[in-house]
Amino acid sequence: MRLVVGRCSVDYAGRLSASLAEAVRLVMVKADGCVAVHADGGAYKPLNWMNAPNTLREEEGRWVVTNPAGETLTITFSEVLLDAAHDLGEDPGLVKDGVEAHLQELLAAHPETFGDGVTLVRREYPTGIGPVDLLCRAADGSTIAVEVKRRGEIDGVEQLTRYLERLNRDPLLRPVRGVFAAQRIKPQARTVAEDRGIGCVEVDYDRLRGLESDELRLF
Amino acid sequence: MRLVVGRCSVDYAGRLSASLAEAVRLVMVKADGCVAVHADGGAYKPLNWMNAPNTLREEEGRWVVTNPAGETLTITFSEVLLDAAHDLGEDPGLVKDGVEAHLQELLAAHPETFGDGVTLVRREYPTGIGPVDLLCRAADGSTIAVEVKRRGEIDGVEQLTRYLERLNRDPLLRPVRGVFAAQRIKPQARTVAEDRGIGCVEVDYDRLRGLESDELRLF
DNA sequence: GTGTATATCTCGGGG
DNA sequence: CCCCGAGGTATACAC
Repeated sequence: MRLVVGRCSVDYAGRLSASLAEAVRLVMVKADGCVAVHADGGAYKPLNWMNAPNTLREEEGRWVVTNPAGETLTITFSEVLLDAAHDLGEDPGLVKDGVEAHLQELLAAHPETFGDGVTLVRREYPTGIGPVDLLCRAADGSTIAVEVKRRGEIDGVEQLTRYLERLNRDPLLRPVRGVFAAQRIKPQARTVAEDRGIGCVEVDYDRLRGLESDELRLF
Repeated sequence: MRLVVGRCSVDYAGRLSASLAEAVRLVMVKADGCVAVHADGGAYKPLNWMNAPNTLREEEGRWVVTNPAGETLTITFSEVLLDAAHDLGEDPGLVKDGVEAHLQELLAAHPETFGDGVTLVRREYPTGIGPVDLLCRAADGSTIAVEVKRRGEIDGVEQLTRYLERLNRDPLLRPVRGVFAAQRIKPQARTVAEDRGIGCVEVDYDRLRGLESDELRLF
């Protein structure tokens, strides 16, 4: 990784045009060739950037970065305050816990969350326009389609609505009810869901995970 | 801006849990207090980060970053290879051209894109659940609601569908047809749109901009 | 503050 | 390779 701090102006021409007037900024060049221009604020997002793969041509006080799509980033330096290079090596990578996939996994293991006698048919059940997260069977033989989200917003309800419309065309599944499951469901999403007869379930992630580890302890 | 390159392990606890095993990384601390941990690859997104506002407590070989929501980022250093601070000052900021707002502007100036005799009623026409990008009048007196996107995906069709449902309740506007306009429309979005009787128009941004400058040249 | 829409979104998975 | 969906999305803007 190469770090350059300097006074520069920047121009990007590609999916859009964007330009930066002269100021002092950090230019970061990573080992994979990607380039990012950072100001001293504005969260982690750079002002301007070019993703790998691309080629960096370094002229006198001027860098021209080009990628295979023909986009270009031009950085013109009038002053360089720091120019340091370090070999960081491979990164072992991030380990995450608590994302939607894990929530789906826990709910698949505990379909009774959606009602007494509810059993799992399968996860990622294909509908023709994308897979529905969980397909379950209710005690009365009817089908339940579950959309799982970490945060329940209106998009998730729309997604489930599209799946339900498709699934209800299948005589072997019909009637299919919808359940929208999330750690937290926004009021607007709940209103739209209930308007459409879709059930809403707020899931306690930590409690579910607790159940899981309790069960593991039995073995 | 402070730049630290060093061997470190990192833990984040907040909306999820995420951890990084020990490796050499760049830690960037911006003037606004935000912290980002970068590996030597992977575009501009850091492996781990904390957005401003937050407080950084620096102990012996260990940084603890806390934000008002109670999330914490802990960085434990075993070795420091670089520790440099620079005052970058205020940034004049990015000037952009070619985003959705410009596309909307150009289409507002050229409603004939949507059919002969089509005229603009107004931009950002309020519907009660958000503004529709363009409201137009067709030659036959019927109304056209246009949703403009740079990239036409399914979310945009859903958005337009919600607007159309609202607009068609208004007897002064009814009947309202929908048109989905984008530089490029994804197949799935097109399928859903056409299912619902919504027209799809792919817009050539450069050609429209050309028309615009031709007209300016007449004056 | 919540809600809504945008983004050169980034990133990862599946066909 | 493109398409699609998720994200600790972040960010701006309206109500």
